[in-house]
Amino acid sequence: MVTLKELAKLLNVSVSTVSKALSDSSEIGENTKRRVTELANELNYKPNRIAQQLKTSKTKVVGVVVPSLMNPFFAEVVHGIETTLENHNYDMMVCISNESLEKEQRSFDLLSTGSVDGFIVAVARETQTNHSIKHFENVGRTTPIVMFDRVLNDVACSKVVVDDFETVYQATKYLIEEENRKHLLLISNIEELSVGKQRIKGYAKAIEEANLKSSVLKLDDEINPDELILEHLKKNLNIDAIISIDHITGIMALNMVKKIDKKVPDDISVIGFDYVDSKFVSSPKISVVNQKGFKIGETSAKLLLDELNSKSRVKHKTIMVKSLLSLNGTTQNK
Amino acid sequence: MVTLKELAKLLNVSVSTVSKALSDSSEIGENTKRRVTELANELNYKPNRIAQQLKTSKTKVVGVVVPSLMNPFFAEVVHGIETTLENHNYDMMVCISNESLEKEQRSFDLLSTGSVDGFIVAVARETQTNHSIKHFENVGRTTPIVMFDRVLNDVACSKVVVDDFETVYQATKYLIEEENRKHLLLISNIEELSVGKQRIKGYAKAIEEANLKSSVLKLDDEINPDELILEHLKKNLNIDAIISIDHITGIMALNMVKKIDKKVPDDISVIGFDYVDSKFVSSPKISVVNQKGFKIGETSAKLLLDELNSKSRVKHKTIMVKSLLSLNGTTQNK
DNA sequence: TTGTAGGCGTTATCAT
DNA sequence: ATGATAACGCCTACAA
Repeated sequence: MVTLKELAKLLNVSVSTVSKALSDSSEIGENTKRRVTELANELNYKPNRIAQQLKTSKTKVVGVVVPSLMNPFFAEVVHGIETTLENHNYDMMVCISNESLEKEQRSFDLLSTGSVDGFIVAVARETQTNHSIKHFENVGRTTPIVMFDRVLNDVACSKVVVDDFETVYQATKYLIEEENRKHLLLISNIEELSVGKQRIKGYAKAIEEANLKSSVLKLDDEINPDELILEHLKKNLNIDAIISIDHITGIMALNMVKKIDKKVPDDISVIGFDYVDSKFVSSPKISVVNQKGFKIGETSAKLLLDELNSKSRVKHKTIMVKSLLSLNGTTQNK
Repeated sequence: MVTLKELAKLLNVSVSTVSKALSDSSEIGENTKRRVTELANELNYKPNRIAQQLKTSKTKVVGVVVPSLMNPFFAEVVHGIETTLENHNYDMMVCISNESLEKEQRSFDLLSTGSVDGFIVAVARETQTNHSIKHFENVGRTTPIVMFDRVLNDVACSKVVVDDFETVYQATKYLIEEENRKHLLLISNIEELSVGKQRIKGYAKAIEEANLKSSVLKLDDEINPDELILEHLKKNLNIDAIISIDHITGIMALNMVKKIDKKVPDDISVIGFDYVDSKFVSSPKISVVNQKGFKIGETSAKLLLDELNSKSRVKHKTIMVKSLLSLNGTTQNK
């Protein structure tokens, strides 16, 4: 590994001269600067980040902890984060909590020990159901944290959330008013998550306003969610609309609707949440609520960078990213 | 940040005593050890990884560089890597090359400077078409690299590949022999990648053996691949099978087949590559070739860990992971 | 059994 | 304009 010391020896100058020359300090003569930079390039010198970090106690790395990368929403958010950090010369370390509290804690332990300057996190399912917030509080004392999507209200930190309530409220209202649906079923496998609760509330409000009957099918932790959906559909043949509030059950519903010989969207409307690029979803086109993962990642990263780069303690912000409602092909930005 | 120094001061012993006590050195008396560990726990002392790294020049971090996380195959591989590293107490830093040579180089630059002990990489598209390998060679001199899926033959390092040739050969043969297909179209948007070439060869061999006519539709860099597919289908109405060798065009083909009023799989068989969990793909069920991303990630990580933990220079290995062929619902492990 | 000293590569301060 | 020195936090001979 080429070090400042080596360069110094080869050039017969001191280490500090080399260091200053490379950082283009005004104290160093043009001549020396040229000699130094030339040799540095030639030998392909790269400053040792670890030593730099030790010295400055800044790592220029952001820790990202997400429940899973197999969920396309999170993959998209991470992509948004990455792009933003890249533009500001930061790196990221991604850790996967796998929805487990313990792995989330370990990730924070690991990363918080000098490895990263700040965190961006979507809270694991288990963490959210257990209300375990100690690891966030400990770390948060010294290191900025930004939470997105899966958010813990009791933790004092910046947050980026989706307007879950409003989005599902609007979508439900649309089905009722524009498509004249009367028997709307909501299905979900994220009932116990903060986002899930908000979304269900949005549904409930629209239903109530229209004086209809609420009907919610919760599929958390079920082994065979599709079976349950099918059963439910068979028992309730009057259902004319299905609203899925996660990224999976909507697709399942689509398949099950076909099994009972009904047509989408003629007999039953189906709305799903954020399943990959709708271009790649097989027809019949499911209506999709796009959570704009990229935007959320971007926003989270910017928020964190702000906190990192302002010396004065910034006040924590909560930013709401508006969802993009895409119903029946028409994309309407609210 | 709690440091050894602080602990030492509070306990009125020297820094080295504390250090040794915490690493359970035999040189330190039981009494002192207890006092030290108790205080350390109380103050929640965590060794500063950065300082450790500076000293040992080991980071216990693996750099993972992938073209994208929005491709579910890569997401799955990363998941496999993560799980394996986790079990061996390693961390990972994921960087996204975005299929760009320049970003890939930058990622390697960044990470290779003291941040990681080794690399796992799937080569960016641009890198593979340009045959740019200098950044791999430079890094490879001092740091082990494992390539997976997208592989560069000219780079001397360990590799994990899929049996692309064999898989597509078998799939094509299946369509010909079991489903009596005569006009098999292969579509691809990864024609210029190593994996794409292998897959096309597998197709070609099966076609040749059956004395059929080869028909390949290349969609690299096309703006409207689905349009092209549709056009091609309209012009060649005798096509009775479509083999997509990437994770996107298969779905597109499905949609386009419907537009020309044919039925899958009655009129036309469709086989795609590795599109997420097939459970979640809308019917009609597309036959899917599962690349077993998790296994590939696992294998890559193990290979790298082997190299990292053996002092003697290990010889580079190339491991082939067999694909799982899943045709018409029946999953057949070859 | 414990402590001292030196060094990993860098940067910042102070002296020349 | 350049150089010497100390310090970041940790580890480890070696000395006491």
